[in-house]
Amino acid sequence: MLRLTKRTEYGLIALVHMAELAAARPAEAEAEVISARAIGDIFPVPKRMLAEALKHLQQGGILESTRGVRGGYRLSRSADQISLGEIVSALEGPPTLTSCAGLGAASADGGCEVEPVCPIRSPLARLRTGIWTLFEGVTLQALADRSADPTGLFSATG
Amino acid sequence: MLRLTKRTEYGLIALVHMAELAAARPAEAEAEVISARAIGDIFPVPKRMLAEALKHLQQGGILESTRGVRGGYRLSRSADQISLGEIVSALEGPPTLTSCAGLGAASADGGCEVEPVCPIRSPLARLRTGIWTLFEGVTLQALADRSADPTGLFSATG
DNA sequence: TTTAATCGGCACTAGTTTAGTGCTCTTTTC
DNA sequence: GAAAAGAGCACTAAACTAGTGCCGATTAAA
Ligand code: SF4
Ligand code: SF4
Repeated sequence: MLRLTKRTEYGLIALVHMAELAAARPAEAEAEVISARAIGDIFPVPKRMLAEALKHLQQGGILESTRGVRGGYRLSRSADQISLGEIVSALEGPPTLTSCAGLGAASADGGCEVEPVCPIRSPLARLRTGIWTLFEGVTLQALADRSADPTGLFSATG
Repeated sequence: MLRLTKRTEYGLIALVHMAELAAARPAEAEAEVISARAIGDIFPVPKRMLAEALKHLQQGGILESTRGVRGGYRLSRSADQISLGEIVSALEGPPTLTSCAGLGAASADGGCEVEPVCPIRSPLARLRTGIWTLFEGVTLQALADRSADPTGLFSATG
């Protein structure tokens, strides 16, 4: 029912934390890496799940990883260059809203029977685009700035 | 992953169909009832699931039901007075986005451990409001009018 | 060179949710 | 009274989610 997974929440928590760390540092300084363990020590989340989320974020190109001792993760870009859409997409795939989101493959893998006569497919696809636009418009920077309105819907700053 | 349930889709299909029926009728005429069976004969959806969806819509005050032979359902209001938010809310509950949506009860039933230090709760709550606003702004009328943009985001008609 | 920290990948279990069905009861028209 | 229709309850199977285990690869440090 329109809910993010826990993995996504954990990933977001880590990202916001990293964004806050970056904000407390001079802009010129290269961001230092922080290990999954370190993040897990700060927030009471299952460390292993957190690591899973971070891995996905690395695969999605949002985090860069360094292995070995003293290794860890860091943001691949500045926080205002990372959209929530990217993050969610990396962690749990793009939002589908309907079952027939991957429209091309839907008919191939015996998708929805209703599709040929479905009266809601097209409108919902547009609505999905609207939601997606909302997600794309929210930056990690905005999420980390707790006092701000991340959606830009209720303030004039959008 | 941000997907509507099948029950919701079936309910929406039925509602859009009813809205289209209503649109093809003079505004003064009282809407006639249509049975779950009749709708199920038109769209290739599991009839039983469809009935389940219609039941929920009746309980949510979106549909009025008439029992007995010649019975069925009809919209309780005109299609432009019914928002997608209401519909989704009736069919699968309000969107939560995070696990700590029912914030009051969350701490009581041993909710999320992260809550006291969660850096994403408040921003995501606002984002949820944004999504909800989007859903509230889409009327059944707009959904049924297939050529229109239901979100009002991409046209000047919003 | 050994050790330990760290990321990376695969697989697995248990719980929850979703999709769908079955059956019975009540209401209402014919 | 028979048949059509909604209302309620309960149930099963499949899918997804949350969380864990294990081990290999990489790298800085001792
Ligand atoms: S075709 Fe219609 S019913 Fe089928 S998955 Fe798409 S939106 Fe849902
Ligand atoms: S408190 Fe934070 S981590 Fe916990 S459910 Fe809410 S948003 Fe998710």
